Amino acid sequence: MDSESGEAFPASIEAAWGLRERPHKGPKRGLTLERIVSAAVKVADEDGLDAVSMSRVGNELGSSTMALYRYLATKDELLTLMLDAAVGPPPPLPEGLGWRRGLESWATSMRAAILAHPWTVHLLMPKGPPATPNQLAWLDQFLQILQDTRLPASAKLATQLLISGHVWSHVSITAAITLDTEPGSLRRWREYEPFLRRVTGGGRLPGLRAALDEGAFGDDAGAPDDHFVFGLERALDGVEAHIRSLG
Amino acid sequence: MDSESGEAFPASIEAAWGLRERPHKGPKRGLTLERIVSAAVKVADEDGLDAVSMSRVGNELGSSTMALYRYLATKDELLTLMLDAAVGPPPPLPEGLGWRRGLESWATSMRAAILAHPWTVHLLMPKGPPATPNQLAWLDQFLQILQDTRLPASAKLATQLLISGHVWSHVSITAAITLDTEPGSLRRWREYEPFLRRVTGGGRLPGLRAALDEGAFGDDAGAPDDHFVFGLERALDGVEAHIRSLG
DNA sequence: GTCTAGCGTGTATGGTATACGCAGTATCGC
DNA sequence: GCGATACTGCGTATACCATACACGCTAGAC
Repeated sequence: MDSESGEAFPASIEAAWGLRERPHKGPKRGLTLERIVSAAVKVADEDGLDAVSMSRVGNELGSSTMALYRYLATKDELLTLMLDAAVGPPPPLPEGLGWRRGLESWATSMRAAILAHPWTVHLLMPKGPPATPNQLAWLDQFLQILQDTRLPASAKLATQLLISGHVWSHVSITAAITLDTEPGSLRRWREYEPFLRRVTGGGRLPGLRAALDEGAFGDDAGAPDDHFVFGLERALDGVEAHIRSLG
Repeated sequence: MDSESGEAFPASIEAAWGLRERPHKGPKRGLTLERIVSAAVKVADEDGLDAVSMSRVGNELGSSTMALYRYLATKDELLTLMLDAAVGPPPPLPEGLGWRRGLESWATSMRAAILAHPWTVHLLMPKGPPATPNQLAWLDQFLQILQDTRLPASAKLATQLLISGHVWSHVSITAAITLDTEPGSLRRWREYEPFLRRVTGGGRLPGLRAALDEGAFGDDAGAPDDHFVFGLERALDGVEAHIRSLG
């Protein structure tokens, strides 16, 4: 009665919320969504995201490939739930931090949660509205942190967009540098600076060349974490000024 | 002599810079990297990124699948060059804008360039350091815009991280809403608000619930562009305050 | 004129997601 | 108790995919 024809959100996501009533007939189910997802996470942790195939996950569970499709409609659903499980819920916030330190903590925790399973970086591109329990829990915590400010809700969401975008930027680059286990990837970063010198020769790309000459790409350039903190603080400065302007 | 054993960067990228000396022997080449890439872009524009297969691109050019491998070592290289070609170079900046309006313009142009080919969103995850001509041209323009400020080069780079992360956030969500042509995706957004009401029932996720009750997810919520502008302005406010503090 | 590097192509390999049908099982309505 | 039935896990089959490799040919180098 409630929904017209089909479900708007996949059954596997409803199941992740525990909203699915038990089916009553037929044989007992031999697997659990949770077991499937954590097996897939284990595979990704051990052998990378590319190693996660339906048959590999099935084997890992002592089941067949096709058994998984009794729990998931597509592989995409599995990936969505893997991201949700790997990132996990946000750690509880210390009390009385104030919104600014709260958001700092939120962003730092999110960065850490993602980098704890570097393959999650490749799943951050949203395929639809955020709908899984942990993803929404992170969003919820962000909004709670801003609750006592005078920011309207849409500004809170826009702020979340800004901060999470920055986190994404940072983890993407970090993952590209450190996660990449392909041969030659380290060499690529080592030879990056000379490469840039080459392509900025003859007056091309003067802005980039100036940064190079200032040593911004050298070995003694700041750690990527410094870039993360810098951007985060500037963003929060801007938000703070705006909040103040609201009285 | 210059490089020890192999090239750190793929030959196709060197070719994109026009740095490749012509090979002299053998039959004339029937194709061009440029022709291959633009054929692939055409396929992606018409039928989506999933339709871009080596055989499809080969067919599109009247060639065989394997001919492409004389120009590209892997499909990944093709995707990298597709992104570079689709985004294109940054539009020339109006003179005398000042850094703040310059960065606003930069971010807005970048957003527009990405959304002009929505499939590029799925290629924004960096696979290594940015090395293609147009990507570096965007970075260069960003750095040029900040050239007259007292910001040290590493802060300029960190600022670029912040702004481009925000652009990514925004285009990702925009693409997830509008680009998604799968059946049921529109319904999914339509039913998103009721879905959130359901999972925030019983006191769960109170921050999110409050935002819901404030109408932040309703049909009359601000356009996503408003969120983009809000975040961008806050970020620039923070950068501006920091620049001022440098004297 | 011969040599050979580089070209385009056809075929083969090992992988992928997933549609479909089958045989068995456990609960429901009676 | 006893079908009927809905659901289970699984084996097979399909249609892709990227790409390794070997072949015959072409055209510049010597």
